[in-house]
Amino acid sequence: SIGHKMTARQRWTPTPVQLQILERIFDQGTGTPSKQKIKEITEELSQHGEIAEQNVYNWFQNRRARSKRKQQGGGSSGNNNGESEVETEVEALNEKRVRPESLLSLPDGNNNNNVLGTTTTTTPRPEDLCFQSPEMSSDLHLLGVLANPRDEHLVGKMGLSESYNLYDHVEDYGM
Amino acid sequence: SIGHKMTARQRWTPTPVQLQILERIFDQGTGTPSKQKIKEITEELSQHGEIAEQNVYNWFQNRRARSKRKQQGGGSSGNNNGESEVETEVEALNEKRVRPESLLSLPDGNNNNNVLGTTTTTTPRPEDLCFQSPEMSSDLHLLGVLANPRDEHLVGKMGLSESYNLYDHVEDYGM
DNA sequence: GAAATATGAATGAACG
DNA sequence: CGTTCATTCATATTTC
Repeated sequence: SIGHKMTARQRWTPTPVQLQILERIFDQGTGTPSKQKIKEITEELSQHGEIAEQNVYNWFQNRRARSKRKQQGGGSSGNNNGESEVETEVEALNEKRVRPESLLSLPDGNNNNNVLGTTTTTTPRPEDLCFQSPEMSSDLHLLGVLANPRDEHLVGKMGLSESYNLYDHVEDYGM
Repeated sequence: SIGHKMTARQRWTPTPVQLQILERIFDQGTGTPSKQKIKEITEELSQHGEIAEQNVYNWFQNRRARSKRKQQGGGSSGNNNGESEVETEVEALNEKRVRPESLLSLPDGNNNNNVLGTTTTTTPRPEDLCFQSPEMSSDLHLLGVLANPRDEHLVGKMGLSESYNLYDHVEDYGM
């Protein structure tokens, strides 16, 4: 029986880089990585933040499970109609909580293509462990240099492309 | 003087009618309805306002989770009655880390990027340039500035010490 | 209007 | 694996 949690408080949160790598691997068609693969991935990701194989495994499981379908299509969570308020405004270009990775939009050349190739003397750096902020699906980028989601007051309303759907992240709600 | 955008609703808010129906169903049902049930409920609720299955699902999840969080230090034993009553509930003991504007306005930030340190002479990894936003309201860092009395749990997280196991039952997560 | 609170939503982890 | 739980984040709402 498992049923034992550690001090169970801290939930692993992927750093932007980790997420990026994970997404990439996921996209590469390599569905569920083998245990060996996981090990390697974990190793690589370790260089960008604290992580364990279990985290990687869970991530892939969740990703796959939740990447089923979007059965939505009808405005999902939007404005409540029925009462007052008829602001059919489509300007709600709130960026969710996008991680400013697009900043360093460098080619995949020396970026991090080989997930398991870098066997240098890289030490896990806690600096990579910055804030946490989940989400950011595969199809999300192209937002300028955004700071933190909460910084909206700060950045105000920069010229974001308002063409992206606010509710396109509505995948399967995991049931 | 920044930040003055009007709020555009982006999150679904149940209409009174919807809420009533939901509450009713919640009270009779055993908790989380199945996918099929959700569909039906959504269908029903759709007549009283814009809604999506995802919303219904979330609602039930939240409802359940929250009703299972009454008081934790009242001396009462497992008084786990979760019915219809979540009004004046003090959802949590965790503080709401408010974000003072002064914090947000940090232009350079004394706590800024010291991410450097190690100059990888061989493999420069731009991804490590994970700069941190002036805000970083997350659960890590910014111990001094944000120093809230409740930030006790903020400093620990998962960083350098591994006195704890991320998972204790993990040996073979089954592949 | 800012702070506090209520609550919808995202997601890592766990269970069967 | 599919589903459910728990935790946390973001935002709508209420209060002062």
